[in-house]
Amino acid sequence: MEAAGQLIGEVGMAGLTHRLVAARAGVPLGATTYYFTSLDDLSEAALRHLTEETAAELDAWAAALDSGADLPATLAGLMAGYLADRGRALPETELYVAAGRRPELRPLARAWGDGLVRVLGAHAEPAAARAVAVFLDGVLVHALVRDEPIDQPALRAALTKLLS
Amino acid sequence: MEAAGQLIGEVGMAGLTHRLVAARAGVPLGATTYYFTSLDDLSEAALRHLTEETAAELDAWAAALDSGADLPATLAGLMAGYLADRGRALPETELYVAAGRRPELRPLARAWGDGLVRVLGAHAEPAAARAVAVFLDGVLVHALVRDEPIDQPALRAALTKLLS
DNA sequence: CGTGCTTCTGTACGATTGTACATGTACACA
DNA sequence: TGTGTACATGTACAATCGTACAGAAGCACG
Repeated sequence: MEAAGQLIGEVGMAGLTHRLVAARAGVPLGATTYYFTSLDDLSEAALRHLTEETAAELDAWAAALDSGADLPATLAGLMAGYLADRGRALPETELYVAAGRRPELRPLARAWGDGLVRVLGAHAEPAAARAVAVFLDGVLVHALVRDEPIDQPALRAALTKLLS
Repeated sequence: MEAAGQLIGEVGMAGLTHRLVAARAGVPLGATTYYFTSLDDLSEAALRHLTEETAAELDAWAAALDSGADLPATLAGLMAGYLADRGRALPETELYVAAGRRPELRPLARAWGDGLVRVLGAHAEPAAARAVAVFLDGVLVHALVRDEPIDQPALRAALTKLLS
């Protein structure tokens, strides 16, 4: 699962093969087909693994946001930190398109946004929290396509408006 | 190009093959390899074709927005109309992830957002226009993963804040 | 009516894929 | 120690892929 998760980031969901995963994990080819019925099973498990990692990160976000500091600024900083590593945005977006075509993946794809809305629930109206989550998804795909993500002041300004 | 564009929406960039495109277009297999050096060439041409279609739609948006009616409401209505057809969001997002991995596709992926910022330039500050474009990208991927897109009033409310 | 040339198409090939499965191995229990 | 059961692996196979390419077909021009 870990190997598959790494590889989804590197070669994408499309490039994921049993052999590639087996080689990365250092196990024989038979192992990947023994533990996972099909390649879809394998990719789903890998995506679930990635989702659990981001869920753990969400706890860190919650802690930072609950610290009481300026909400938009904190959020902008957290998001900038998240995007600092280009490799993060790619698998997340890959999950979105995969979920668009495979309904069984949708709960996974919703996890991040729903989790963020829950965390923000303590500090903002539900509608505003949802708008922020949606906006940050936009920031994610925006960063995918540009050399530089949105600058932090602009991020903070937009978040301030959405949370007002 | 048209056939390939359709197929990207149906089977995704990953499922695109020479044979599939040829069958859909009603041409022999050799034709796709004759006119396009490689499969990457073919997919790029198809994505460029799709981008040109959305560029044409952007003109309609510009007309609606220039009509002087309530900006956030008009924008929310246009976006809701765009998302009414589920098949539209998928290829667009597929382009985003493809561009994330293939830099030569990035100009294509930026076209929609940049175009929207240009159109909004007449009615809003540049920073606000950019924030709106980013937010609407978020709305796009959000719709990909839910059965129902964001409801129009919420959309209008968020856009109002971003444009204030 | 040739004839040279561009346009087009059917077929073939090597490579890679997902998956099945027979075989081997470890290990718990009697 | 013997043995059965669950675990693990190497190999094989059919299918599908991108691409190359020989040759057919159309066509302008002398």
